[in-house]
Amino acid sequence: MREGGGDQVVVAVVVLQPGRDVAALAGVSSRTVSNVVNGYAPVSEATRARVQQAVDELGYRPNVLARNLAAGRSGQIAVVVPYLDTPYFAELLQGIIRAARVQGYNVLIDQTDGDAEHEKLFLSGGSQHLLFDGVIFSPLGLAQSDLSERDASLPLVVLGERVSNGTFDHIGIDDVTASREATEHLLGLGRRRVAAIGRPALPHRRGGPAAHPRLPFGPRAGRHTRPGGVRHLHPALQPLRRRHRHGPPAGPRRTSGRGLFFYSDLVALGALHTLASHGLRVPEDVAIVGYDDIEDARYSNPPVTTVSPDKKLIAETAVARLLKRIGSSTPVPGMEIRTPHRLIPRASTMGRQAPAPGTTDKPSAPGR
Amino acid sequence: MREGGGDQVVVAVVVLQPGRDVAALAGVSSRTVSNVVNGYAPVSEATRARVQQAVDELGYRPNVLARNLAAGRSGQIAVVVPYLDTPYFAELLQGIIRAARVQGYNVLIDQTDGDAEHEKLFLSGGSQHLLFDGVIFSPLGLAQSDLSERDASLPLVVLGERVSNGTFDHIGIDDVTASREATEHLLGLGRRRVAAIGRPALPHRRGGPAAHPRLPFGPRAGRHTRPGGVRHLHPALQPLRRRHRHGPPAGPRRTSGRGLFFYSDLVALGALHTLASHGLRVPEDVAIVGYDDIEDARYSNPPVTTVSPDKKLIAETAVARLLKRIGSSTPVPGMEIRTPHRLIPRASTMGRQAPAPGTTDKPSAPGR
DNA sequence: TTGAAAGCGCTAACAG
DNA sequence: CTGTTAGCGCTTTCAA
Repeated sequence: MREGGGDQVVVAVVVLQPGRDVAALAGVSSRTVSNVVNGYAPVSEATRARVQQAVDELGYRPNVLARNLAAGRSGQIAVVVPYLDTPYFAELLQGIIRAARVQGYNVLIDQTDGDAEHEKLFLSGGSQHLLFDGVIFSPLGLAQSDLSERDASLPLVVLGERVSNGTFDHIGIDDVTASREATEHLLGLGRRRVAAIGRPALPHRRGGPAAHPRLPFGPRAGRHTRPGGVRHLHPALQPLRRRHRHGPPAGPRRTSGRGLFFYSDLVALGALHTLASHGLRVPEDVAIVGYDDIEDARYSNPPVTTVSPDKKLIAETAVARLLKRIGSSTPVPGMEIRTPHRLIPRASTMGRQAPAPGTTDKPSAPGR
Repeated sequence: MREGGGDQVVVAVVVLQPGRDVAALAGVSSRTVSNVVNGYAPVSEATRARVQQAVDELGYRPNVLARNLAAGRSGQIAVVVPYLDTPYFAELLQGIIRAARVQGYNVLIDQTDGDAEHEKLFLSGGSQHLLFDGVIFSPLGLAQSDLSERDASLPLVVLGERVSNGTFDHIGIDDVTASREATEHLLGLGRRRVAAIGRPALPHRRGGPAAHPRLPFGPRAGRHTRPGGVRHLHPALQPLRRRHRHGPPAGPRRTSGRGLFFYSDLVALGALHTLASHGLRVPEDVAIVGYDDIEDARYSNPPVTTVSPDKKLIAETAVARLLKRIGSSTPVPGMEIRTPHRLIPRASTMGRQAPAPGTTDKPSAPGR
């Protein structure tokens, strides 16, 4: 096949500058390649096809790092939560990641353990300057005042119990109303002595006890955990036992008419466990209401009546608002956004008459 | 103070090229600034101090995007799991993020929903070429064969049930042994009829039934969820009821001597819920063993005996191995890594004699 | 030990 | 509609 012993030309395609190679192969400039790859408008169908073919042929994939530098944006958002292994945050995160991906954004996760210093880092964009274009932030240790001293140029959406100062959006359910509904549910079922455990400050100040003079608020539970529910149930058990302190010292106690509202399903589940080990029946002896509507509380024994926020909506709203901020060249005024919630009655307050999960109880997030 | 009405020099520090400004202020080149900021060796103590002062003065923070492009690495790793709201993955993720942060790496999260196509994307580095330096991957939908056809240049660590093909590391517990221990635990407690539910293939083939001829493997549970436990318990309930099918049709049934091993705590918890709603007692009527040692299973009613992998160790090992791969210029041979596990007996098999969590039961991850 | 300068690969003015 | 070109801000080779 070879003619003579002559020259043999070996064509080695060395990909040094991928973008340029594609441009060369397609016979266009790198500018046009960029336009095609990014789907920008002004490219004729003919050139687009030619460039696309060159892209496929060379297996060209644009270098995201270079793109980020040139564009001055990272295409990433950070989500900062206190604890990842808390079901509420895990479920929220799932929604955020889905929503962000749809918009072409990647999600960086960080976990602060509720440490105020760690949380503060993010208000200034962290040491990772420009690594993310915005932050969805669920503070725990941080004071409200810290939120005011932040670098306002970093797009921010705050989740949870804080309040916007006008430089960021805040999204959450109306927890005062929710707390009241929870205690009213208990009172409405005829429970005469009702305690709220986990976050006394808020309902205490804003319309809790006024409406329910019999509501002795329990200790703040700190981080909301199952072990926390075990630990913090003891103070709550005191009033439950008061009427019986002269009764028989051993054996299961009858303490009907009591109700406990926990500001977290997780704490409620810990409490459930403790109550069971003390031989107290739920709801016969003590009725229980939780908060968050995590899946665990749907399948516990008994299932726990709970305040259910629309987590999917919170996640989607948070992403939408953050991207709006990121995309806007002028400062977007901070909004206070209230998302809906509802009280889901289950066996922990209703007894057997409550529908069992897996039969008629619809999950609040249909996709799961 | 001013002499005459003469010139007044207004010095406006316009930060156009941050790095250069620092260099100018410190009277050095940008090269030296880079060395100081990155802690590279050859800088005299005097210049280092001078540069550092300039950095502080100007509030200089290097642009991560530019650094990434120049350095050709992103300083990020991706963690790809099927579901974020599954407690096992949430707990694992927490460990991975902590370990990665210590090494200066950020963590990108993605969730595949177990979709094989979505999972495959990551084996080729995804559309996000160069956005992450390596991947920790927990496949679900993907076949073992797909793992062999991947782009071997992307550093990869696989978690779970797959096997390494030599181009990546695989980390997991010895699930054959663990499954055997779980069923032996049940048999050792005198349970005569034992069923395993959730992942029949593996123990079936490799030493399961051979050792325990009475072990009828149940259906594969698909995604491991609590609702799954509810759904898939029905087939398992058939043999449980067989002996009683001529008995009284209503009321709680006595079915002592039965044991169920679930290849996931989550499924076990769903099953627990169903058993309770059927009036079956655990462990008196049915003993339950789960898998994963998620926190829920420590606080359920009753707490669930489970196979406990060392999740913290898995997370740390995964990060360590991945960074080793990322840092190595030559290909690192793929390793099969077995991490330890242990069976934790709880009330779901032991009854009241088992220690209750929150009293003597130590959490397997002390930091939580 | 430090300076000068050449990229990293892409984006986006600014022409044409 | 498309080509030319100047950066994005840092790292790093090569000299000094």
